[in-house]
Amino acid sequence: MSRRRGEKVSDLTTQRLSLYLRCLEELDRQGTDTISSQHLADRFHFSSAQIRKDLATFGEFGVRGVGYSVGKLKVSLIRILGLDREVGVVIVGAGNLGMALADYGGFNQKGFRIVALFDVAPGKVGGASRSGAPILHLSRLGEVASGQKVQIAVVAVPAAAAQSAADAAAGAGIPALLNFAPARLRVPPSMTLRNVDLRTQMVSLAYRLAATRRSAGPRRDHL
Amino acid sequence: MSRRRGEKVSDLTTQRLSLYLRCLEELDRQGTDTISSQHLADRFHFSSAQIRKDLATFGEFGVRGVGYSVGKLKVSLIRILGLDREVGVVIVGAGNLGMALADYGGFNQKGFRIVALFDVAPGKVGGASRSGAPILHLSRLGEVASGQKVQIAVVAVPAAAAQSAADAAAGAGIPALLNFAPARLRVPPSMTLRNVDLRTQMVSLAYRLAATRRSAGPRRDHL
DNA sequence: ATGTGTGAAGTGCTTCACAGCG
DNA sequence: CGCTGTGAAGCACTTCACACAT
Repeated sequence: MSRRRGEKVSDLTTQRLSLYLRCLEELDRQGTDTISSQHLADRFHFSSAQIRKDLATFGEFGVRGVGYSVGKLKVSLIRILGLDREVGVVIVGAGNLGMALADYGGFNQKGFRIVALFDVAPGKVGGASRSGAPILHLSRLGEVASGQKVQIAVVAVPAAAAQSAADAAAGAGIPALLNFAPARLRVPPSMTLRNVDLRTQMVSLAYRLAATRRSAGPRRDHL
Repeated sequence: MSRRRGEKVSDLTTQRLSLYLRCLEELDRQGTDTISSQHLADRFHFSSAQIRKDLATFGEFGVRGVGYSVGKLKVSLIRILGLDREVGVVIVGAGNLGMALADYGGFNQKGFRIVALFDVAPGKVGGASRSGAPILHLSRLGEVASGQKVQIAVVAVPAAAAQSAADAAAGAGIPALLNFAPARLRVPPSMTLRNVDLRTQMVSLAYRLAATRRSAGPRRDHL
């Protein structure tokens, strides 16, 4: 049932695929060459039915009675997720968070290439991240983005500057935006926006703690 | 319909409440004193029905024909979310990400107090974050956690060290864990675990870009 | 035997639409 | 009138359970 032509795949599914991929890489490193959905689920706390459903969305990757080939499934997931060609990424904001993201393992790893960071502070422009990505002036975003076919802009500036950062990314024709700033951004409809709100997660834990304080026990979250 | 005694509230709801709270703070700063669910939704890209449902889970905060009092609703949300008493937080891992989180606005803001960071690298232990939180040796986690009644441990170490960091937090009796490491952690059932996976978000955008490449148009995400 | 792939059932979340209150 | 609060409908995601392939 290989997916073609604009069928809608849930974001939850693709996010889990990314997790499965990481698990497969770990298994691969450990020399496991075949694994069943059940074992994968037990080992990494997923549901086996969920794994099979998610994979079945994109094709038939398993062998009945046996399971999945770790190596082959890994390659398939990489292609499905679009990580077989490198995605150009820029980070707007070279503060603490921007620099941390630039050096974060998952960001300049297979599939992604951090082209540059952008800032306006004179003390930062001209420098580079530890991993070697240059810090350029924000005014050069358009030029760099079109020259290096950048596909994702990561916004890591304070809330007050986030909208103008998003506008700059939109003006540069970057099609997707990953926003870490605590702000609700307005972007043109052609742009895909995803918010990662770090405070939200903490607050939701605070709620859980407060709720637990007045009544019953804890609960474990998956994904 | 004020919620009492272990009724289950969805995490999605509490996460949105946290977003509403931030929006209300912005409105408050701007001097708005009353707002309808419709206006709130238009301004910050939510659904008005969703806002009303979310709020109705915890009580009747609005005035029919008028809307919500910004100030009163703000106070109510703060109490509901458990931010009226300060939650003690420790960050395990004083690398790029840990330091960024320690200084991140949303983390040492109203409701949260960053007690300390923990690491094992001699060059880091003894230092402090820009915001003043001390960096202590990981071996002192238990002592500090019980003395300062720490409720949330943030794990910001490399994947390979994440499980032992989680074990240390569990051993210290910390009830909730926010994991930024790209690893699937095993924690005791008494502990609430939440994963924030930065790579997952990027990968899911990469998928969207790859899918768009072969067929139709983009899509916007809310939350 | 074993484990996938999958319709069907189950559960949860969101949107609709309107009664009822101010 | 305008807007909340809310049952009911609609939609989406997850789990179940089993036919079927190896």
